[in-house]
Amino acid sequence: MHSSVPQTLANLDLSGTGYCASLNCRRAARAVTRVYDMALQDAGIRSTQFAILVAIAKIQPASISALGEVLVIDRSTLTRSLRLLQKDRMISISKRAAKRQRFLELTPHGEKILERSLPLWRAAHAKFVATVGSEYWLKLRFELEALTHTTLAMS
Amino acid sequence: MHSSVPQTLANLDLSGTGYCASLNCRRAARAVTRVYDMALQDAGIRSTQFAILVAIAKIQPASISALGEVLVIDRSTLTRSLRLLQKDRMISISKRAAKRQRFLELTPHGEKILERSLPLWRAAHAKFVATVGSEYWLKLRFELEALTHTTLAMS
DNA sequence: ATATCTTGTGTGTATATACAAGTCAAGCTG
DNA sequence: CAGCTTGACTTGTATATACACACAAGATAT
Repeated sequence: MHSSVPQTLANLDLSGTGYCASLNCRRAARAVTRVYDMALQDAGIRSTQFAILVAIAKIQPASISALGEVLVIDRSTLTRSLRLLQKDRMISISKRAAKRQRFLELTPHGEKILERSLPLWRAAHAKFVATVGSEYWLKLRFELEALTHTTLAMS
Repeated sequence: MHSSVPQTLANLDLSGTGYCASLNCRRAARAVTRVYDMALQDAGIRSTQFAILVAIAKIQPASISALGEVLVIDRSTLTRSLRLLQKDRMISISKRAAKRQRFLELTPHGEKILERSLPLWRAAHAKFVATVGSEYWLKLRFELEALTHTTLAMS
C-alpha cells in the first residue's frame, strides 16, 4: 500500500460530540416549540410570547429584570420582545420609575389574548402529556428545571 | 361586602402553565447554550455553528435536508445559517446536483476551526458533566433525544 | 410528449436571541 | 457638592429560527 492517506477528517476526533448539552437542549426545544406554536397559531401568538404574557400575569407589576430572571432571557432580548407585545397593545410598559425600573402589566387586550390562548395551550399540553406520558414529563420537567438552575450557576 | 371585584386576572386560570414543555425546554436551552457559547468564544463560533460543523463532518457530503433532519432545524433556517458558514469559508456548498440537491463539505479552513473548537468544547462539556453529574446527564440526554423524536411525530 | 406532480431549495417576512457598549439617573464618597 | 460608582435599561450589531410561498428540475401519468 501507498502512504496516501485521505486527509479529510482523519485528524478530527468527533467522539462524544453527540452528547453536547447545547445541541440536545436546543434540538428538543425546536421540536417541542413546533407543537405548541402550531396550537397557539389561532391566538396569534407564539410559545415565547405566551410564556412572557403568562409570566407577567403571574408577577405583575413586573420589572424587566425580574421577568428576565424568571424566564432566563437576556434583558436586551426582552427589551425587543416586550416592544412587540406593546405595539400589539398586549402589555403596558410604564415610564421609568424608582431606580429607573419600568413596570410591565397586561392590558385588557392582553388579558383577552391570554384568555383566548389558554384553552389552546391546555389542549396542546394535554396532547403532549398524553403522548410522552404524564409521569414521564413530570420527572423530565423537574430535571430540566434543575438543569437550568445548575447551569446558570456555571455562567 | 360590595360586589366590586378587582377585574384584573380574576378570570384567568394560569394553573399548570409552569409545566409548558416549550417554556421548560427553551429556558434550559438558553441557560445551557450560554455555557457552551462562552467556551467556544475563542474559536469564533457559537454552539449552533459548532453543531452544524460537527454534523457536516460526520455525514459529509451532506445534503441540506439531511442535515436539517439530523439537527431538527428547518431547511429555510439552514439556508441562511449555511450561507454564513460559507461566507466565512468554513464550508463549501456545491452547485445543484441530481434532484437539485446541494452538498455540504467542510473546507480545510472549516476543519481547522473545528479542530480548534473541539478542545474548547471538550473542556466545557467536561465541566458541564462534572457539574450536573455524569450518570445524570447520560440519562437526561437520552430522555431529551426520546422527547425530540416523540414530539416530532406529533407535528 | 405535454400536463401535472413531487422534491429540494431559496425568498419574503417576522420573531427570538444575546454580547458589548452606551445612557442616564440615583446613591455614595470625600 | 463635584466626582465616582452602580443599577436598570437601551442600542448596535449579529446570529438563530421558522412559516408561507415561490421555483425549477426530474418523475409520472395520460
